[in-house]
Amino acid sequence: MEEKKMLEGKYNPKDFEEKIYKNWEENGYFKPSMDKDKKPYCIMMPPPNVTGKLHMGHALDDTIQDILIRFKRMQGYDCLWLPGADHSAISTEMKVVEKLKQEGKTKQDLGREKFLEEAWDWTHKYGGIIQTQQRKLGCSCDWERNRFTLDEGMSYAVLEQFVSLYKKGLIYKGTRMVNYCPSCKTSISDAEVEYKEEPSHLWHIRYKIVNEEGKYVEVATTRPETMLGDTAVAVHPDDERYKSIVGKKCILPIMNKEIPIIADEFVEKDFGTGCVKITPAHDMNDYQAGLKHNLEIIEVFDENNKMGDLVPELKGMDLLEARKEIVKKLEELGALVKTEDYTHNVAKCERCKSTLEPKVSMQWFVKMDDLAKRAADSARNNEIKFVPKRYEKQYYNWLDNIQDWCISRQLWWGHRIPAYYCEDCNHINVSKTKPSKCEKCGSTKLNQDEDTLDTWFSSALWPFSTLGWPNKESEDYKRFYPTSVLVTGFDIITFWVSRMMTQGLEFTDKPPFKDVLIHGIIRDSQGRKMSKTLGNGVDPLEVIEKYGADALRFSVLSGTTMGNDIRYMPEKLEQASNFANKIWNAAKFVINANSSVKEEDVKEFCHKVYDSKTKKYDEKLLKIEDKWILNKLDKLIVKVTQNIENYDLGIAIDTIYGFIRDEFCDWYIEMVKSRIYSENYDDKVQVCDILNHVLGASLKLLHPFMPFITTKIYKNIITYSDKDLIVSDWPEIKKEFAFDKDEEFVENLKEIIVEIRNIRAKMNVHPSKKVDLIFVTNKYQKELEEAKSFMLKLGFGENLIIKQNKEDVPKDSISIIKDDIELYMEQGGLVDLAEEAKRKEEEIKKIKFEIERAEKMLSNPGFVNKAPKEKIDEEKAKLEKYKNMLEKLN
RNA sequence: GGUCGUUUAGCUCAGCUGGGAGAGCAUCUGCCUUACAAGCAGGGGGUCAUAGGUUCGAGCCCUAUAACGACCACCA
Repeated sequence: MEEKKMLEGKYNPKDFEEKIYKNWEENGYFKPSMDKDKKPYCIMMPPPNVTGKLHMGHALDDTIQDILIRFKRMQGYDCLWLPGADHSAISTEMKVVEKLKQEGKTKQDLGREKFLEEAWDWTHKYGGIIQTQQRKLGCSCDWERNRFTLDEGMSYAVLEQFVSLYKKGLIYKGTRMVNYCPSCKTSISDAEVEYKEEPSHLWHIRYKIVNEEGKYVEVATTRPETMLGDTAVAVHPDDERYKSIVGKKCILPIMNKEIPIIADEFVEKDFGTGCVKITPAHDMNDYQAGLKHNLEIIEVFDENNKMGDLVPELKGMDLLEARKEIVKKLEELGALVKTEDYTHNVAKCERCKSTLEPKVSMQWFVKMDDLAKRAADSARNNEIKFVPKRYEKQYYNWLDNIQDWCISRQLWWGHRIPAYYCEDCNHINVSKTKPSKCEKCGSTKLNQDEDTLDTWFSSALWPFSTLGWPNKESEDYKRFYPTSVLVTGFDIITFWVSRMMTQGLEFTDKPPFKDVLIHGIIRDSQGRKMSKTLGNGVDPLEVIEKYGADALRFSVLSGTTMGNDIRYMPEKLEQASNFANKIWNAAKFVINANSSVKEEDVKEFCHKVYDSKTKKYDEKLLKIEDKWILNKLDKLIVKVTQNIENYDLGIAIDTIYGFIRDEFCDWYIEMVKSRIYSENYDDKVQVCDILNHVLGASLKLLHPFMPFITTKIYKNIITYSDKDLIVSDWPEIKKEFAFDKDEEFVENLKEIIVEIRNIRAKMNVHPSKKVDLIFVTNKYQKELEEAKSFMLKLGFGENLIIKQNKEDVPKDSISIIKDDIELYMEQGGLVDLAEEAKRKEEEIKKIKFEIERAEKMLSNPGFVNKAPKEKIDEEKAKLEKYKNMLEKLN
């Protein structure tokens, strides 16, 4: 630690941010103490992609978490913020596949084992970048507890989870229509599907009805190429037009096959012709209908997404080409009635954007009904709280309409499904380790399932697998589970939050967190989503490089509300860095002031002004402006604490901003300058103490938001230099405010000062020119006497005269009346009388308006009867005050 | 189609359980005042989307409408 308490030069975050972070980490401040006397507080960082880079979304998410952790840590909680990374199955696998492709290889060439080696190499090469970046942001997470979803412990947790669910009958293997991405070559969960509107056509095709010469049923389709696999035509049971043909058969053109006409409620009478062709192999609804009506499933395409061999001449053809061919054929057959233009939603792969193909296949599923119900009930019983509350609807909406969760992926990078098939009897052995023999027939010929598990299957365990689960006796698990709050964006409430809830309740009988804090996304300056394709993303690292981490953190929270989107505005960074600079300079002032007194004197004195045992200020020692700022500070502490506890972080930081700038810098420091430059040593010591106290407390309040600059300055404040800010105590919260009256007086005085400044500006008087001021007051005589020094310093009087009664006030002086203070200022003929009369008139008009308003309210029976008593008293007091002022002005 | 959100100063947004419209930026005026020109002091600028309703009183509560946005579902 530096010997001399000094801040030098200009605010330059690059000079100290890195050093400070290193110091925090070396001192082990991020690690929980496991001290039993402290209450635990824990946040699990949503694990980013292991090979990902920090983007603005992370910056926001991490900043919020860091604020909460730092706040609670200062409040004396034993805090754990556990970081980590997700293996991100598809996204990582695709990157590796892409890399291999550039080397002219495919993953099949390499084989599973070699491919996984490549993937691990990739992970080691690009993994950890984000952690370095999170450090730059100032994240105070416990890096020693860093976890990765594919590490040993977490993989074991996944085995436990799978086997346990399987044994309970909650995991099953089944045939199901899933979205299949022909490019990623894997099934995709519903949540990973994006729909995109695309212009297309609606082809109307007629199928001849059997034994009804000249009668047809006309269907409309957007995918004529799938017609080869039609196994029925469906109409709505109540559709009068078609009632007569239900139960009959029609002939599928080209295939020349008889298929039944069935009735089902899912058909929309008003869409198209009201008749729909049923292709169970290639459409979600049709598949359902097929199951219901026991229809044959005929696949039209092969596994490579080319035409199969239903029609030999089309075999191997690309789907879009086949479509043309089929339409041509239908036309020739006279089966094509018409072609309409039509835009419809096409399912796309979220990752690679290629068109998805619904496909019937064998997949593993988790039975969700009971799990989902329990998760929803838990929230309905207020076991968890969503902030903002409105997002719980999204959560319920998902859980109440849940479908079984397809957890198998045809990928290699991930947790391989612990299912072993017996070659001899086909029995499925599910076990954490490879069984030596089949549990049914005893055969040793066992082959493990080739598929891996959905990424979210392991992430769903994140809140407890990171703490050592399934070992429920692990110290971390016992101490920190359930966690305190989950901070995440609204986009993964369904993917992740609800799944963590289902798994948490299933395996630990507890919701994995108490609060769910949902924030919005960061958009670009035009309000567009930041995306790679648009190239409008902002790199947080560049921002930190230019403005510093503190400025970035400030800018993503100032003026925002939880849950609403945030627009990235570069100007906000200017504001943030100007603010940091302001604090820097204010601190420089305070530290310089301290250099003119002896350090021991300040240290000794600081116990005099505020007695921490009796929790009282020594009023006799304090000057009026001291009481004012201390009162303001005490109120600020209460407000900021409440705001953070309510997760109103935007309000909290703006409140601190306002205090430091408007109250502390612009007024208090200006007010006490005369005392700093005076010869009264004892008073100097006192001012220094209060400056230190107010600055120190402000820095504490600000520390969770802007940890670097606050730490840097805090070390250099005499009374606070012994302990690092990050582990210092949160400012004391007072229940009562000792100096409300003094605060009110100074507020009045401030208004008067502003008024004087304005008048002098109109008079074109240079601020350095002194004018005599005469005050008349009964109520605030003592306070005014105390305020004399800073009134003089602020430049408003060569002489400052305080009187109890109006005497010797020059006739043409300018009068200003505020509450119980009257002020007269010699104008010396500088302002023209008409102007002054106008000002006075306006003043009177304003007061009269106020009186009128108050009177109106007080004579309003509704108000008097129904309004709360405090409001009425307030109005009465106002009326009194303004009447008084009016009297004095006349 | 369903659900939810947004609409407040030129721009980006705050505004807690209903009780005199706010911040930052931009703009204008005056200041290089010994912490700070990355600054200081001040000014201008708003029928709080529209129309009704509840209330003594509505930016805030209720209903409807419009525009924009998000999410869910997806109709072939």
